[in-house]
Amino acid sequence: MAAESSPFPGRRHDHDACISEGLARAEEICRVRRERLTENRRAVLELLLAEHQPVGAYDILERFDWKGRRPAPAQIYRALSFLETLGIVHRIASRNAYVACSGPKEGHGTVFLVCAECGTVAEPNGAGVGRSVRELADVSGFELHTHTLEVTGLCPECSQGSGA
Amino acid sequence: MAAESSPFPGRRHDHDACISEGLARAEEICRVRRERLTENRRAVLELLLAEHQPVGAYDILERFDWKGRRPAPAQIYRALSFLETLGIVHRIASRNAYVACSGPKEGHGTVFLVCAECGTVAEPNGAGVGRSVRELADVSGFELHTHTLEVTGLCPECSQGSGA
DNA sequence: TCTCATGATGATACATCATTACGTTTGATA
DNA sequence: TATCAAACGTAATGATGTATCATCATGAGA
Repeated sequence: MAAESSPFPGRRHDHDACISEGLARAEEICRVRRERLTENRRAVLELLLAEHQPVGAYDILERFDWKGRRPAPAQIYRALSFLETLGIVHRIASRNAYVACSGPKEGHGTVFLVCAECGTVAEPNGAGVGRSVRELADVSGFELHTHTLEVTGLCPECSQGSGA
Repeated sequence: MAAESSPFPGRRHDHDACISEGLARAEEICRVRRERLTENRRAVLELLLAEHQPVGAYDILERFDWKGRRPAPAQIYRALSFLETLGIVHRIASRNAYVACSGPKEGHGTVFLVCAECGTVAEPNGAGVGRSVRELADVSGFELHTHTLEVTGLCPECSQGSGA
């Protein structure tokens, strides 16, 4: 099967590594850009890295047990938009939710495979799609800025369980 | 220039034709599916056809002057979701807004070119992109159901004005 | 024509998602 | 340490989307 090159994390991947790599990457980007990965921002990122699923802003809020306080929505949104500018968190528009991205890959931040069953999100290399989009824009006389592709279906794990 | 094959409507297209064709298409689909294009649904569709831009549900509400009444949000959303099932209205998730689609094309309902300047939305033939997406899903072991691609940039008219 | 099942409507309330405003705190640096 | 911009804390509000339920319209069949 094709799942060997699958961008999906799989049931028994090293999840702690996901988290610590994600944090390390965020720190590195902040260092380079002379930005601050404050406690808030770090906490939100950590929470998102602990999932491979899109999480709503208010879900983040609820799970947020930070020094016994619960921050206001604005706080979460501020952290989210900061992390988005860093390129390590993306908004999944079709779900009004946010994911921390899994790795610094090419064509990254533009294609999301969202499992309708378990909600897991993968960010495959979108280079091929990117080419098609550029061609399409070209033919249409459209000056391309950005694009986001959200694909719905079943991830390898879930499609095994149900149909195939 | 490439604008001849552009899916964008252009300034002086026959807009009345857009509207009447859209309505006729809706009626035909309803006839086939034994559904009813009620006054409400028709009115919402007509309002959307009168634009080539995504319109928010609450904007529709405000522009809605129907027998001197103003319907409740639910009414608009009901009409919208009905029209979505018909496949003649699509939600632009990145804008929380809705467009009536311009024509019954192949690969339709999956690719939207959204002009950041004037807001005009075009639905180009997404066959090429569709192929890339299928390939990508295949390689990823992902069982593809649906996909929506929202591309942001400048339409031919606006990119002439600004840069090119 | 009557009755019944189904689906659409009208209206109120509520749930969810996101931003604005403003005063205070914090951290970098001159 | 004086200063300034960025980030925070908090409250309020705006924007988007659903749930519920009584009522009304439509079409099928007795």
